[in-house]
Amino acid sequence: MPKETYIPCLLGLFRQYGYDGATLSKISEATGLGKASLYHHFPGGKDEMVETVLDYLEKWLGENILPALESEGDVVTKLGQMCLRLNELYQGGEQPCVFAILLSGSARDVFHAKVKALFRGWIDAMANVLIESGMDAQLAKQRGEDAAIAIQGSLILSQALDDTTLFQRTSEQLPTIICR
Amino acid sequence: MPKETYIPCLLGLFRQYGYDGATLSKISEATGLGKASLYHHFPGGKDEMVETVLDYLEKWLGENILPALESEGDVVTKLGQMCLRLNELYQGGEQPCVFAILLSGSARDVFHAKVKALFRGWIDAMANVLIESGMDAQLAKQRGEDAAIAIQGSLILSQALDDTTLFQRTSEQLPTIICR
DNA sequence: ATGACTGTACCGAATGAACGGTACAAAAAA
DNA sequence: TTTTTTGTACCGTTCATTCGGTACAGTCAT
Repeated sequence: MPKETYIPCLLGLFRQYGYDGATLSKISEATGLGKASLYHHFPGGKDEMVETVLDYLEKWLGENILPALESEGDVVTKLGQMCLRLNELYQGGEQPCVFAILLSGSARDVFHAKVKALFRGWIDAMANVLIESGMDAQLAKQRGEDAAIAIQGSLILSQALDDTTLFQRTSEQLPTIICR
Repeated sequence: MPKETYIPCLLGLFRQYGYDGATLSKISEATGLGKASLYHHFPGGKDEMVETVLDYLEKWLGENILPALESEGDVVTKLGQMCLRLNELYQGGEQPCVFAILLSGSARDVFHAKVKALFRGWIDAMANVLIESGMDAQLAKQRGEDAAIAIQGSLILSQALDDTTLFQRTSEQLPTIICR
């Protein structure tokens, strides 16, 4: 089996336990692979596993989020398409954001640059939609940031309060937040 | 020295490294106390340290955030007072929220209930301000949640993008978000 | 006032378990 | 046969935790 097979499993583990909490024992158990097999597929160890997951997500964002924002239609339609994809990514708000998770613990120093770039890419894409619709560039950038803030915040609170409707509602209100 | 002395230090460590990343070696080094001494003050180990920090923060919220929301003045003034306090708590957006940090890793199962209660208390307090100003109760609850979402999200993105102005700006826009 | 006792604060060294990671040979697939 | 994959047994390190014990300030009874 190619190592790509295990990406969803790894993603789930890093989301649930974080970098420090996702031990090789847990990874071995969850993937069904022995340690030797894990190191065969990922010679770089845990870091390479995270790297692989991040690369996969970068690709996924490029194939799902960005096209949604470039689809035909008005701003509200585009944002709606994006939220449909985000809803898959975060499983309706049940799963936390692995990028946010990787911002703390031993992972921070290693992956911060990549996480930062991914966030910037997403925000810029949202800002571009607003600019194309005639919004001032500086304001569009802020509104893109506000959208990301709303999504990330709603994920935190969905986790904290065990209530995915917070993520759902924020998704629906995103046009209101952005175009106010 | 009483164990309360070490709370700020412990808070800093758990914020920076998370529960799993904040090892006893790090805690020992940061507090200047030997591991054995740590167990003298906190017989329950790391869990008791986190518990102590959470208890301290619960008290701090009760003495700072809630009074700010009950101060005299209109809604905007009250929210402004609260944001002043939050600015201290999060050091202008430089520090992440320890409650959010504790939502992942091995800590989750142990502290989730307490974190949930703390978030609910904060949100309810904000909602009450809105209700007193005449807002419909159900809408007020949602707007309280939206405020918490905005604060938490802005902290995440301040961390991710190395830009505390996101937290600052969100703080200033909080009345706009809540009373829109 | 003095010596015996007590409680609090602290620490160095050690514990077993678990950590991330490796060596190597058997086995399975090509 | 050759290459890829895997299980087993291990490595040194670090983990949370505990043990045995010191230092010292207070509190006694004498």
